[in-house]
Amino acid sequence: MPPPDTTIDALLRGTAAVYTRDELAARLAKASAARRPLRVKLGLDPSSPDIHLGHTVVLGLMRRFQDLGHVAVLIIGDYTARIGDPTGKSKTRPMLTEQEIDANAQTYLEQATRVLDPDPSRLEVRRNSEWLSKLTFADTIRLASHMTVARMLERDTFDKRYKAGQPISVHEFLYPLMQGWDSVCIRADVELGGTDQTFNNLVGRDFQIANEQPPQIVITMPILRGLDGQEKMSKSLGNYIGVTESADEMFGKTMSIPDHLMAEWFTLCTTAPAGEIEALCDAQRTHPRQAKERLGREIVNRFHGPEAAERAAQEFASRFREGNLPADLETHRLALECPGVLDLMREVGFAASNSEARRLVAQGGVSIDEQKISDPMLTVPLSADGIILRVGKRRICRIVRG
RNA sequence: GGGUAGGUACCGAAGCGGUCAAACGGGUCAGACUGUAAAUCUGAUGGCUUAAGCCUUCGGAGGUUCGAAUCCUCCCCUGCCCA
Repeated sequence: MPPPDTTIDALLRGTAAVYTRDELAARLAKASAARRPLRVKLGLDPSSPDIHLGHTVVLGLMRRFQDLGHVAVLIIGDYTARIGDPTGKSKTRPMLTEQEIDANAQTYLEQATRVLDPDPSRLEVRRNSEWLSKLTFADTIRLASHMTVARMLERDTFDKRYKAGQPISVHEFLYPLMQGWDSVCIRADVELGGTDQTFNNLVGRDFQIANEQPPQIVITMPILRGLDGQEKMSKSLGNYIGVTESADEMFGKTMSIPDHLMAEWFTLCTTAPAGEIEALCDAQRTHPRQAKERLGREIVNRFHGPEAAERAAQEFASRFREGNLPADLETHRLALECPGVLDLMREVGFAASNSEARRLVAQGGVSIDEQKISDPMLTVPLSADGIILRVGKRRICRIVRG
């Protein structure tokens, strides 16, 4: 019995491209007939230890495969991380040491299972050093012979860098080869990735064919744009929401995205049906603030549960709409009697230097006990009750003598 | 190996002997407004003291000069062209 189309549609929700859908349908049908789960590959580059919402887009698709009974094969690219994936980079990435990679891989796994089903029968975790470290130089040359320079340069990230006159090191060309070899070694049926991985993933197909394996089906997901609404979400750009962040942070950051980004986030980060998303993102039918609030709740709910989502939404409204103090006000103890405002700001980390602190005061961004201050030389008597120091909208804390 | 163009603050990019802490854009931060940490507008954006002042920055190391990001020498890194 081939799986009905509706199953495949649900599975492919939000995907950017499938190479090819017919092959996928056939492979799914064959798997179910043979009662053999598909091996679904996803490679992760542990060059940065934290998983953010952008990663969860593809992880979510992987989870849907798991839920249908297939096996997620997560490849920690510990070996490839020594090279650095050139994808989307204007510069060659730095290589990592083994210790860094190990630590990152560990964290990665912990965080990935916040989306993936950790059941060992549904999740297989491998490191590609397992097979890549055994390749001889001769093997490597043989692999390289399957690829041509022209195809390599077609790849848009190389193409752009090349045309822009930016450096490309030869070792970066090896990255797609290694990744393709991964697919052969784990006998992948399907490989998932962001659209920026299309080239790498398709190399896997070629290598598998060359090694007399059925070629993997490649499914790509759109790249999630980050908080700025322009660039792809990434740690290095700082426009991300990490899966381990607090409920309040997740909610607040979501509220800060530009309105035009909502539809994309609803589609890629929540399970809301398409019709509903359309209604939510139509300003005529739904107030944008309400839509965004809903988005924030959905996201927090996914990682912290419904109670936390509710709390975060309320806390946000209380703090930023009504201007109240945060529920859990951070308290700093200082062993000073009568410090100046500037010192206070530096002590609690609200300003990096005296000049910066002075600037903030001059700009009217600083208040003590909700009283805006204008004199940078002001001294503040500290008592046991302490004072409330506020800088801008978001930085606020209590300071007591102690 | 030869030729040639470059390396400037968080990023991009001007400046090419003093008026340069260094234009401009982005980012970030603050303020106003608001629908929110949206959008828009305004301002700030090396450090120390704030009045004037002082100190550290323009790939690295030396040098010329009263004075250099700007000139010279050597070195390191990168693009392009030729071989």
